[in-house]
Formats: sequence, C-alpha cells, structure tokens
Amino acid sequence: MARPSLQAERQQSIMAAFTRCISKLGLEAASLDEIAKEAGMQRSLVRHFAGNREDLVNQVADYIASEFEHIWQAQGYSHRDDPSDDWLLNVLFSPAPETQYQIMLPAFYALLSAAHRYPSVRVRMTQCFELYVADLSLKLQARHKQATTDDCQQVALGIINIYFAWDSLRGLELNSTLIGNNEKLIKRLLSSLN
Amino acid sequence: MARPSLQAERQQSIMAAFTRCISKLGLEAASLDEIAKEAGMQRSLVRHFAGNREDLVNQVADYIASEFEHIWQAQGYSHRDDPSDDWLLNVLFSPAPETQYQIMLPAFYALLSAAHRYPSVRVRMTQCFELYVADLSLKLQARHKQATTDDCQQVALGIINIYFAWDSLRGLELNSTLIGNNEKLIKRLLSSLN
DNA sequence: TTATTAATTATCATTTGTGACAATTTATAC
DNA sequence: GTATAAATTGTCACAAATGATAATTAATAA
Repeated sequence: MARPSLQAERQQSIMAAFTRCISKLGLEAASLDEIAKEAGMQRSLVRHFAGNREDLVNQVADYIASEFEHIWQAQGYSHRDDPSDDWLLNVLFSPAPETQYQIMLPAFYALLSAAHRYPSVRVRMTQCFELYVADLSLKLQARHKQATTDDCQQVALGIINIYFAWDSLRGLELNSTLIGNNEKLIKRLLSSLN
Repeated sequence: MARPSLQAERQQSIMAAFTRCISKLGLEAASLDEIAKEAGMQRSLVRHFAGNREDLVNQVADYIASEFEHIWQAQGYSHRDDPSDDWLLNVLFSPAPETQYQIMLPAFYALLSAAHRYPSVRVRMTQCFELYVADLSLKLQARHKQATTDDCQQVALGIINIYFAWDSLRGLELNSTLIGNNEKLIKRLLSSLN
C-alpha cells in the first residue's frame, strides 16, 4: 500500500548518464551536477537513488563492465557462424554497434586508467579485461586450430590493445591513413596465426 | 639593477611537478594546490610564474611533448648501432630509462585522452604522436629494407599502441603471463616485417 | 646605501562540488 | 477518501579550487 519504487529504473538511467559524462569529460570531471543534468533529474535524486560519489563510481564500474561484457557476448553470438577473419573486424569496426560502443569504449578506458585509484573498480575492471582477452583468445583458437594457445592469447591481447588505443586516439586529428592502418594491423596480427 | 629573474627555472620545476601530478592523479584531479605542494612552493607562485589553469595545461602539453621527443631521440641515438630487433625492446622495456618514462608515459597518455577538450593540447599532441610514429617507422625501415613503407608504418603504429596500452594497464593487476605477452607481441609484429 | 625590480607571502572573494536533511508531492492499497 | 511509503523538491552548510591583488621581502646595479 505504497507508491511503487522506481529504484531500479532510476539507478539504470543514472548509470547511463554517468557513463555518457565519463565518455565526454573523463571520470574526475564528471560531477554530480553534470550527471544529474545529463539524466534530466536533480542532484538530490542522484544522491537519493545512487548514494555518494564513491558509491556512484563503484556502481558505474560494475555497470560499464557488465554492459561491455553483454555487448561483446551479443556481438560474438551474432557472428558465431562466420568462419572468416572478417568477423572480428566487423565486430570491432562495423558502424552498427557504434552507437553503444562510442559511449562505452571511452568510458571503459577512462575507468581502466583510473582503476589504480579505486580498489574495487580495479578488481572489477581487471576481471572484465581478463575475461575479454580470454574469450577473444578462445574464439581465435576455434578459427585457427593450428595455432597454439599462447599464440592466440598474444594476438587477442594485441588486438584489444590496438582497439582501445585506436578508440582513445579519436580525440586527436591524426591523418586518416594512420587511423586506417589500425584495421590493417589487426589483419596482420590475425594472419600471423596461419 | 634589479633582482635576477627565476622565471625560467621556476617554470621548469612547475612543469615537472605538474607532470608528476598528472601521472599520479590524472589531469583533472591535478589541482593547483597539488602542483604547488609537489613543487614545494605556494600556489600564488605557481600562478605568478605559470599563469592560470588553462595556461598551465597548454604549457604542460608542450613540456611533456618536448620531453618525450627528447627522451625518444636520445634512446634512438644510443641504440643506433644495434642492428638486431632487440634494440627496440631495450628502448621500450629496459629498466634504465624507466625513471623518466614511468612519470612521462602515464602523463603523456593522460594528455592524449584529454586532448579533445583542449584544442591547443590536441594540436601539440597530434604533432608529437605523428612524429613518434613516423620516426619509429623510419627506424624500422632502415633495419628491414625489404619491407614496404606501409608495412613499416603499420608495425610502428601497432608497437606504439601496444606500448601505451601496456603502460596504462599497469594500474590493473593483470596476471603476469598476460603482461609478459606484450613483449612477445611486439616481437611478433617485428618478425612480420621479415 | 639606495633605487629598482622581481620574488615571496598573505588574504580576499567567487565559484563549484559535495553531503545532509527537512518539506512537499504523488501514487498506490485499503 | 485516507493512510502509507516512496518520489521529488528545496535549502543549508561545508570544503575545495580558482582568480585576483595588496603587502612584504630580497637581490642586484649604480
């Protein structure tokens, strides 16, 4: 006999707003006021539903990691039958998922960089990153049977590092051949598994 | 007939302090008070010698870019006679220069990530990054005559991206085989030039 | 030693970010 | 309609970051 709770929805939209702010401004510059403005609610509501700043940071790390894992899993599933090397390039560079990725990737990377200052963030991001590498490594192994496990892990790590670097260099106005080389580079790494 | 100016020295030590703060805290969290404390002077002096925050950020971008170029050039020079592939691994991973690199690299990367918010920072960092890639590309070309220019540029970009990613993941506590794979990965890329 | 110029110290006001909590409104069940 | 529990709004105090500037001290040249 009471008003229905919006806790869950509100918490979600706060996390989404926080993520967008991090993506745009970086973690430290994403203030509670910014988050509130981005979420279209008052700061008091942000506090009410998500707690203090430390709580928010810890929560958003889990949110971003989970979303990331989810997107990655969905992408992998939708390309599960594509035996060619291009499956990965499609996942990474195809325009379709960019709407989510364009927000998610910079935020993910911002949290990686800040992880050493927030112990519980570090734990979650480490877990997520290792899972990411391990999963890509497995997918590579499945497509390149003759390669060793170690080879696959190296290439998986390399691709992920290059991908992150590619994303975080978007703010620079590098000449386009340089940017385009990232895709070729990933192909080069993949071909080293044959 | 006046007191001698300390402008130049003070400016240098402020930049050095700012760089250390960025390396430790990130750009946005490196406040004027932190910089002053790190430089062992009062905030008023920081302002007096280096101007307001915007000035400081622009100056530190140039400082970091210049220092970086300088270190890189010196490293390259000291290994100019080493024909093996290991020259590069030594430059990147040998413990000697780490005292400077351990400060410089995270700061460099923090500025890259923030570049899109500071136009003049973006210009300087873009210039520095492109020079970095171009120079490594040339050095690779000199050691791998049979490789094409495009091959060399791809590999140079890849190595730099992997190197930066390796550095910025230090905050995570990744399992050590994963970390060690970065070095193997660079060897793998280099061997693709043969 | 004195004038000059710069370093250095000390303070102030303003803005922004954060935490806390009271007051009010709103949607449900009875 | 009324009680209930939650959402929502509003406001206050406190701390931190920045910008600005006056007052003081110190090192040189003449």
